[in-house]
Amino acid sequence: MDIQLKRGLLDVAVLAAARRGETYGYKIIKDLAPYLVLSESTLYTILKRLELGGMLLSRTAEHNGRVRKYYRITAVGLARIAEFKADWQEMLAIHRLVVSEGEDHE
Amino acid sequence: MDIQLKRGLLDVAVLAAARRGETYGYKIIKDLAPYLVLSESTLYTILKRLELGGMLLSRTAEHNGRVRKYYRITAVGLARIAEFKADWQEMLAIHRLVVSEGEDHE
DNA sequence: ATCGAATGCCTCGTGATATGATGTATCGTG
DNA sequence: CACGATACATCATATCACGAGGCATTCGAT
Repeated sequence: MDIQLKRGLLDVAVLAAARRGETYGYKIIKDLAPYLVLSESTLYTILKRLELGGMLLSRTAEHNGRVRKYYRITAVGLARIAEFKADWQEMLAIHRLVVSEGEDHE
Repeated sequence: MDIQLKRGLLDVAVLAAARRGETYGYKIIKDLAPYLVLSESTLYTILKRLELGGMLLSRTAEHNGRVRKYYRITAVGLARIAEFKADWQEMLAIHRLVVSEGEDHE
């Protein structure tokens, strides 16, 4: 999977994972694995960025002796997803342009 | 339009513009304008990268007193577009995940 | 004739970002 | 006890889009 292509989906995919209810980093990686591979360093960077942007709220708690950092999505985060949906329409237009075999000019 | 989202399409959109036949930088910007805005600095950076990657071939010629650098796509460039088409399928899967309103878990 | 917009190319610095390498610590299982 | 899984984090590096700036020519309007 092309890295550049992936970039635009990383943030929203993480937000989508958090939308289902409180979750945490390690679980997000496992949950998203079938859709896209993201390393721990990448994920934790993203989580920090999203929290800084007010899209996620975190809460640290202990679970079975290990520390977990739980995240939940905010209204801002949900708005970010909505924005993505709008942007996707533009993406589709560009996609059509790229995949058209060139029949358009003959 | 989200910058990160745009990133994955820039290269292939330029390649698609060159697929129709020989073209040049300034014209590509105009041609793509309805689909995506890209500044000159961005475009010329991309053209250089694509040529370096063997996806475009260039030829400099004079037209009406001004120098133009004509580009045409190579087999490698066409393969790059084909790769993009495959990647897009994965993109669609992630997109579905993100836009599903969360009905999936209730 | 003069002046600004359009045409056409380029480089450089900056900021954002994904990722591998690396580190720390606990728990469960063989 | 050893090793993999769980769970977090930081840092250095490489890639990249883009604004700012630069240079030169042509064309249209006043």
